[in-house]
Amino acid sequence: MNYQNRSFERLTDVSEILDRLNDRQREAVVAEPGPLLVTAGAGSGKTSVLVRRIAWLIKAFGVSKHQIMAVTFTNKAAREMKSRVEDLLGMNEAPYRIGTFHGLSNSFLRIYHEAAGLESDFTILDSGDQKSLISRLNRDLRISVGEFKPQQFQNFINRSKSNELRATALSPRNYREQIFVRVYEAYENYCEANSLVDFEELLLRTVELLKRNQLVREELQDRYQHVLVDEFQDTNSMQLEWLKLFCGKRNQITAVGDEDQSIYGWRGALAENMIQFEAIFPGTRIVRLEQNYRSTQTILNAANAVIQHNDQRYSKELWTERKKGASVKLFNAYDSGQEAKFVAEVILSGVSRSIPYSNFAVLYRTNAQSREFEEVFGYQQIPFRIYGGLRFYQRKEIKDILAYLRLLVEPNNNEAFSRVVNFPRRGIGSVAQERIAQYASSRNLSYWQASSEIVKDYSVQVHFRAALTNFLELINRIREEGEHESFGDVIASTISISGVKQFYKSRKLESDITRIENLDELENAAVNFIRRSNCKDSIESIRPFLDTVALDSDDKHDENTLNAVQVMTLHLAKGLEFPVVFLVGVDENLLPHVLSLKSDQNGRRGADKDSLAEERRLFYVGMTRAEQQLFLTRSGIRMVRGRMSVFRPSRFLKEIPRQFLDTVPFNQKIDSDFTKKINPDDLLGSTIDHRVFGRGCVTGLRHEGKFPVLTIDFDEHGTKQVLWEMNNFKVRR
DNA sequence: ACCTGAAATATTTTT
DNA sequence: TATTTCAGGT
Repeated sequence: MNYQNRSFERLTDVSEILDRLNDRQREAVVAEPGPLLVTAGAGSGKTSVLVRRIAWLIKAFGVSKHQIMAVTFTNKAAREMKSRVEDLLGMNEAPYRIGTFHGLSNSFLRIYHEAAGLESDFTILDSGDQKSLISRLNRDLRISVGEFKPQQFQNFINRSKSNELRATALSPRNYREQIFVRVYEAYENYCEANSLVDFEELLLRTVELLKRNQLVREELQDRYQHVLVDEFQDTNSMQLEWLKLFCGKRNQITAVGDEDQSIYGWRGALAENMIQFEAIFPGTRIVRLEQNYRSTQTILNAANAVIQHNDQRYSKELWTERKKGASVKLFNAYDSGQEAKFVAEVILSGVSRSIPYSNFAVLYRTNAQSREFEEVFGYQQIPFRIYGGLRFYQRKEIKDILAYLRLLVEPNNNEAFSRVVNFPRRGIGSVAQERIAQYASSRNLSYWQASSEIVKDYSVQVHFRAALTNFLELINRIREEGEHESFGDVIASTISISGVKQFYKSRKLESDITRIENLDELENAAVNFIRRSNCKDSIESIRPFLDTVALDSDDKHDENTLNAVQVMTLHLAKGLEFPVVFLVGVDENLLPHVLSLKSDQNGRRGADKDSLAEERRLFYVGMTRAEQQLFLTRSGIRMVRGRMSVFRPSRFLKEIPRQFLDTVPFNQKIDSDFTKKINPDDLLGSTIDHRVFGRGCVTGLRHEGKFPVLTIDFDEHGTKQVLWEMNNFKVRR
């Protein structure tokens, strides 16, 4: 147990882990194993700390990489953490168990499926699947859509599950609750019978497994002696339970989070978990990271002032060694069109000074606000990329192909069967499908098995039999051909043989062109999957592929290389940073949003004060995304649901002290510091950070035609000639 | 099976 | 205003 000595022995090897860390960060990285809470303000290098702590545990404390589990919320964060640990320690030295709550739960449930009461090949339902399943069950239960919407049931079920409540544990007190519990029960039974597991279920099953099965619990607690969590403020009660169960009595947990960036309270996240951490894990050491490496002091001052209006937080104040910077700018537009035009103008004026489009971000509260910006940017030919909206793997055409794939390996999967049996149309309509279902349930067969029998039954209509035979043969044919094909080709032939591609080609709609592109993209994704994973390049990889796809809806990866203005909601912006940020729609009733100002009708959460505080945090998150310049814009008039409405300035604006905020006069072109071009000629002799090669010193400069070329001595990559690409450089103090 | 028009609905969404 | 969903007619 004497870690100190071991660390001393190895210290020389490992000192680079602590390179370029400030005192607080270092304190967190080297803290003795035990409960550690790092309250990490925006831009304070929390990921660095987490990554280096993992490295430190391994190198200094001699912990095996197999004994470490690191948990994140997004696959993106998990991937980043993994690759950064690998950068630090070398390929294959990173812990294997770095993943999301859901991804890790899934892995454990596959391993311990029997103890968890699951089939080994259970299918993961995404939220879309879940919703359509509930709708279907409601139809069977004769629940009228007028009275209750599927969405309500979905919320109810997920909320119950995340409170660790099964349907049997609920006792309805009135008619309304009776209906809800009945649907929940039916849903659970159906999932159980068909080996379906939704997102919440992944976590709940894991929690139940660890609670009930001592053997498994001890085995896992023994294996993962060190647990690390990112974005701890976003954990809900079940996720906390999950963590506690893995930690066991050892309590060697490192949690990193920022209660000021808790913006998912409406989904059950409990920022209180941060506050209660000490009480839950006795002997907690708390380290506060307050030095910010992202924004100017002015932006931080403004943001600090705003967030100070919230209580229930560890008081912390971000500071930076960076320069003061330009004041925060406020633009009061007459209407939302003008608001968008202002943003476009500022961007264009920046671009004319060779600032790349990708340095700008437009952040808003609601997706509906994107429209104006799309229009103006389109008109002004400003390249932009909107994040959010329907995810790649949620699109109909993609889900259809995935269902075909599933049917290839699991013919008895009724979900997949129903989805594709009549798409594209093959004359097996609702009547025919009803008949299959009847036949199946009366004989306790799957739809596939039922169909195989119906086909041989000569008392059944010829048309029906022929259509069904065709379908069965189609699936068999894809499977047979797939036996000798590469995985990519399996996907390709599924797309073509199924007739899905032909279907979209035959129609001449605008949207069908994108659909076909998406299908092609799916082929690429399949090829990439084989390259990135260590799965076989054959039809056998369908299962792991479907699993990955269900849990990792990540869109195309290296979009950030694209030179376009980044447009997204405040929620999606968390964790990102941009040189110039436009936080738009800073109006009362929009930010804070109306619906957060009064308690909502479902009785979900009535605490106005809590939700107002969350809106404020949202505003704070937006502000702290900005590195150099922050613009706040608002508009007196905007269209809401087809009606013109008048808007007053957001109350949050008053919370920004005057000296940090300047109002941009109407119709006056802004001309501020941020648009100053970083001139390559001024860089000679200075230290820079390169996006790819890291730190280096500029030792030479020459011009090749239009392009400046810098000679740079990199710390880790030797001397290189590098083309001046503004995007790739940051100047160090 | 497919089309059509009325009706309902519109905050945020890591998995 | 824009989009989706559903009932009802053909």
